[in-house]
Amino acid sequence: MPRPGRNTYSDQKPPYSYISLTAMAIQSCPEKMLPLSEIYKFIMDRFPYYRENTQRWQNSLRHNLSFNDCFIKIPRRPDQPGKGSFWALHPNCGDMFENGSFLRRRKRFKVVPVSDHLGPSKQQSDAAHYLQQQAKLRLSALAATGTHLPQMSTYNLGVSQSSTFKHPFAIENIIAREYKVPGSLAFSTMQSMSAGYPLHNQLTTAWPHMYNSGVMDTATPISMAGGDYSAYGVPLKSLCHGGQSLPAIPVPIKPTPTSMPGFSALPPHIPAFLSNSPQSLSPTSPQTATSQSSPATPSETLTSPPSTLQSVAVH
DNA sequence: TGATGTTTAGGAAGCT
DNA sequence: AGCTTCCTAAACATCA
Repeated sequence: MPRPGRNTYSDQKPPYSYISLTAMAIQSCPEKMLPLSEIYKFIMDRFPYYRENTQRWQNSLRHNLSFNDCFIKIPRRPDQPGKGSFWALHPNCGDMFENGSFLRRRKRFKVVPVSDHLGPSKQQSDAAHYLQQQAKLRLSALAATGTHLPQMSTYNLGVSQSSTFKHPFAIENIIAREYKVPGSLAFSTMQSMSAGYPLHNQLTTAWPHMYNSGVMDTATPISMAGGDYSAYGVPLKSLCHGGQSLPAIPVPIKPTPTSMPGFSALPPHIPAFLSNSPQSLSPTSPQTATSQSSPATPSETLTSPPSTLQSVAVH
């Protein structure tokens, strides 16, 4: 294992699992969801080690995406042509890593079949309602902040702002660098992300359907009634049923003082996590550890996931 | 046809 | 020893 430090992982294999690497990639983007190809790019950009033997590790990565319930597949909208789906982290998988460290998972994240818990219809409606609520909150915050859209991904839900410990391997320390999303979505995150606010126009560029379809019309309250799409322009059905049902119960392998079922120790914000150069990856870099102070954002007022939005960790 | 996604299987390593 | 996590390989299906 390489000694932590700058440029540590230039050509050596990073100490992160594929699950961690994938989670990093997904977390690094404002939308918190990436197509497979972008996940590939992210990893190859950050870790030169993975620029070789692509077939091998990419196969493993795809395996992890499909196999692990902590990743959810989000179909593209019909007006979003492209190959493959988007991949996101399960809303309740934030507590998956110990102390937010990507070095080791605290527990395996497993989704419980809905029938094991409550009635499927009840759970589905709760999940859909939950997503709708989050969408409304996003829009409310957007309207309140003008050009900024708060980064209120569900990963942050329920995370105590008082959780100040930032593990050296936590996401914000690992990915603390400027990350230029391949394509049009290059952004300066020291400004937008450090405060938890991806720029609005950046999102409109990347996700025009969210704003142009009326679903994410910033001027009007979101109306999901009769619509099948969530705030991400994602069919709610795809999130609430099928092989990737949202309801799941995160259960820590070991009870931890800071972990509550369904609530994560994942850093509440991923502030300056896009501020470094790709080659300066340093798991122990303290550079972002002190940049966590951000003003109270609407994200802090987010409601907790409904009790039925639960996940389970298989011990 | 290649990329993407799913599933199964086996083995290494670490932990209890 | 048993369990869990992780890695790797491979076969197969689906889709743009």
